[in-house]
Amino acid sequence: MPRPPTTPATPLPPAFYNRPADEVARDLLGRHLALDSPPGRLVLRLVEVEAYLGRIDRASHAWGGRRTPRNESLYAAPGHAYVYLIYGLHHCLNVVTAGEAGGAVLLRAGEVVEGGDAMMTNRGRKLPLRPGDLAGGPGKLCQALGIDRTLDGLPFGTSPLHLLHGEPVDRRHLAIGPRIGIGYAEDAVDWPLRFAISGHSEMSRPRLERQTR
DNA sequence: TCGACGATCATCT
DNA sequence: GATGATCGTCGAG
Repeated sequence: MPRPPTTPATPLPPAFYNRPADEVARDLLGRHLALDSPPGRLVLRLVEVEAYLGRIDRASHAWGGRRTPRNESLYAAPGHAYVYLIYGLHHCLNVVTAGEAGGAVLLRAGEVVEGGDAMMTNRGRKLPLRPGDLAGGPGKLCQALGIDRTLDGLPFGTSPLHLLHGEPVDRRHLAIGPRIGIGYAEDAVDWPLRFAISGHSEMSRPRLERQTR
């Protein structure tokens, strides 16, 4: 049977998630994150992500094999969502991957593809928005899409959540650096597991630029 | 049962 | 660039 044509709106196949977190993270840039919500489909193009390597990674919620009711979804099959609350205020959305147990990719920032008005309403902001105000940060991204713990543990593709092919990023535009807000993570502090589209205006701070090599 | 802390954000200077 | 907000979660006792 012929394969369906691959368009930006084609779902990513299960095998996409069945790889180590750093590999999936890099490959997620430029892909489309979609949520089917009452006002319609909301779509963001991912411009910044971070990989968390599970039990071997001090910055990961699964470090040392930690397993609690809160992070149970980290141990779900690759391709499931892990949503948690940070600082008692903000939600963060992760995609579970393969590799070390508890490996996942944090979705940090995206640019609007579809549903910008609804996202602005979700964010409670009025025009004009400055670059990065709508979904330039993991908490903002979740607020724009209306994501909370009710989506924790759901599989991408067969729930309201979808990851689509989008427009993969040329390696020349790939920026790599250390992750944000994990100063406590000792040996893992400097691991280059933050990936972004070089110079993109929706990137969260501090900005990350392409390595010159 | 309680204390400490955090994969952040908005606001102010 | 600095700081306060704000509360779920976890580990210690």
